[in-house]
Amino acid sequence: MKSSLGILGQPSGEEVSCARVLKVLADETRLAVVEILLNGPKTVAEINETLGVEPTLLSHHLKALREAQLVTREQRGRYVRYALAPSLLARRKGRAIDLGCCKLSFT
Amino acid sequence: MKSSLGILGQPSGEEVSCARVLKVLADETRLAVVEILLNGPKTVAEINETLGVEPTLLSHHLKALREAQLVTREQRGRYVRYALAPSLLARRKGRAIDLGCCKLSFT
DNA sequence: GATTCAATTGAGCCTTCATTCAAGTGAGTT
DNA sequence: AACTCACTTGAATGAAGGCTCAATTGAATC
Repeated sequence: MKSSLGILGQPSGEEVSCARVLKVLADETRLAVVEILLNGPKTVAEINETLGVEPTLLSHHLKALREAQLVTREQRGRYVRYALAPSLLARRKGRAIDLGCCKLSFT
Repeated sequence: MKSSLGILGQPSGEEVSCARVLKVLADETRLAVVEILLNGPKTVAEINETLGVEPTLLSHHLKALREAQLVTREQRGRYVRYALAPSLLARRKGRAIDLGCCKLSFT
């Protein structure tokens, strides 16, 4: 059997550092995306109703979150729907997300 | 009277974002320093017994933590002693540090 | 199949950041 | 006062990151 994957989708043998996850979350826009997705899956346009940034820029940030295994992407017809990653949802506690090393709370 | 200072030493009028604090903590070395200081105040050399990095580099990281108001510096004879900032210690819970938006736990 | 809408990609630019090196400070020692 | 120890600072370099623009994909609609 393959080794289980950590929160960043890397072999759990390697240390998945807290710092690496924090780096991805240490950005206003990306943190806001995570907060928005706490309310459930959203399309990119829906996410951007709150953020109001360049769609291109948002896409780049979503890619970073995706690569960090923090969100999932699902094509829904002509729209694309993003959601918090299952591993995050499993550890979710109300409006807080438990990353193991770090528990984020949103107000 | 001067306005009170937030966790990053900035006027509390301005929003002190979670992302800005996370940016400072999103670094292996700086995160390790915070973890080490959970065991109490230490001199730079003592901190570096664990880390083993270029003293100059450590000093730069300590400066970043200082400027983020996460640690305090105190001259002790020819040594310099660092400690977690009072605001952090006040919100400390065991081996976890509550930053408001984010609660860091160390194992 | 051409068009439109939704989102993504890649290149380029500029800024920020981590690291190193050389030089400087501050405090105790001789 | 000169010397050493502990640490800091500033400048320089290279790497990483955020942002924008132009071009592209993917899916529905005409």
